[in-house]
Amino acid sequence: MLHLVTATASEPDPHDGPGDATRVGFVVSRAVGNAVTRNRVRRRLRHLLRDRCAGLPHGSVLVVRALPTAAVATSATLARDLDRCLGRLLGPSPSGVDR
RNA sequence: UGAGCCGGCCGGGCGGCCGCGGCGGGGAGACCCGUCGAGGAAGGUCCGGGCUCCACAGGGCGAGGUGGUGGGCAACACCCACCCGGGGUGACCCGCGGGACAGUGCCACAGAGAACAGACCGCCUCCCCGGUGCGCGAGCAGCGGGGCGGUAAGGGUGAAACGGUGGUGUAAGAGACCACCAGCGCUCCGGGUGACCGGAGCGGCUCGGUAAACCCCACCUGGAGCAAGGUCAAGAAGGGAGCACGGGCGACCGGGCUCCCGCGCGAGCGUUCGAGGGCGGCCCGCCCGAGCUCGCGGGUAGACCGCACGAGGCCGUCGGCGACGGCGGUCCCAGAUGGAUGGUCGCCCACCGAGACGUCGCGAGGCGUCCGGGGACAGAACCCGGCCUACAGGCCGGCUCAUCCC
RNA sequence: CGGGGUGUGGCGCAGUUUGGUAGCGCACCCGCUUUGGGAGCGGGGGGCCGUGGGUUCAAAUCCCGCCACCCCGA
Repeated sequence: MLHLVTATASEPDPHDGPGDATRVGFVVSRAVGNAVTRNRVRRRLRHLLRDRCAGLPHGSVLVVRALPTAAVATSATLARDLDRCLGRLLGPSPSGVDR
């Protein structure tokens, strides 16, 4: 599940200075698994997101929330689901804020 | 060879590509180079400390913890050795292991009786009544019923019944007495630092269990936690409810004139009483003492120190049964905070396969090659010492029992 | 980092303080009632008391260690 805030719709963030960098955050709850599996899921998602940051609008803020089935998924499966969600986010939505 | 016991250790390896964090160096900078980068449990957060802040005036009551002895340790509820009890043929294992004559409570059901003992059935002496047999008769034998007593051998209940076995004894019996055994207490001797052990004698013969029920005894314990605590920067807006916001005396003047009486303002001052707090259980006592408590609303959640040299690891040697300690040498070994320590491939190595082929064997099966699968539990957050829990697979050492061979 | 609570038939809860018989409501099954169903009445079945060990003659209850879930404070 993905949440995106693009730079045009977002207010100027007061907490950090250069607000034009694209930022990504991950939410992996305790329902996903123990600390080891939560770390593994987050690290895989981070490496996958690293290659896809260029495709996002400049200054976006993206939140990726991992569901419990991500614990048993392979990296290829995670990449396919991530691309599908990103395509739905960046495709037809006219406004800047979407889920 | 087969069963088994104990202790210690490892926790996949190598390489390619792309990345992350700390430290050091270079550079004006982008960045580059070097180096280090999770665990035996990092886990649960059950104990004990270090460190930091607060308090420190003590006393009493209470609460919590520990519980054989002697050592180890900074300390411990941990560890070592030993003692005692229980289990096992044995190597070994298990034990919250002080006190039940300081007191209180509880012991269901069953059973006569469950805790200063008591007496249901039964056994026995004696007395009374009834009737039978024998006898000419007084009476005797035995039966049934009742009563005053004596008993605790036998019966049965229970987890547990006031020593066990054999004998003497007796109306019947009983540690009433005797022998042996079990247990308790006292004295003495020997061993041990001690818990305790061994032996001898004597005693009354014999007093249940439960303290992981209250309790008693001995010892220990101030509170909070790195979001501790400190420095810097930035920002902010107040308003509401409740309790309290105070009382007495003195200093002014007059009269008797070191004190008392009369009078009036008492902001500040001194003294006394004081809500509340220090004092996170309560009381006495000590100290501070004019604000305290609870909602609503607003602001910040940035940087640095603490913060990585420590009861530190490894090696050797000496002392000790051991836990551990002394000495010498050597090494520096994670430090994030939107939280690094990774992602993805290839080869090898364990391991698995009722997959294929070859080979050995009568056979169960073994070996080799290929193929497929496949890598335990688990992620530091101030730091140590332990405990507990999870863990695929493997390695090493010591020991016991059984069987066979020499 | 610190503190607290819960676990008992299919579901929701008592019983734990002071140890000996596990109980209540709904649900389920059978019978009666009704033309039939519901409601009602009567009867019945079903629980390793989260788990492992210990104390005790005896443990859901007392003690210790784990497991799972929930809540609160900084």
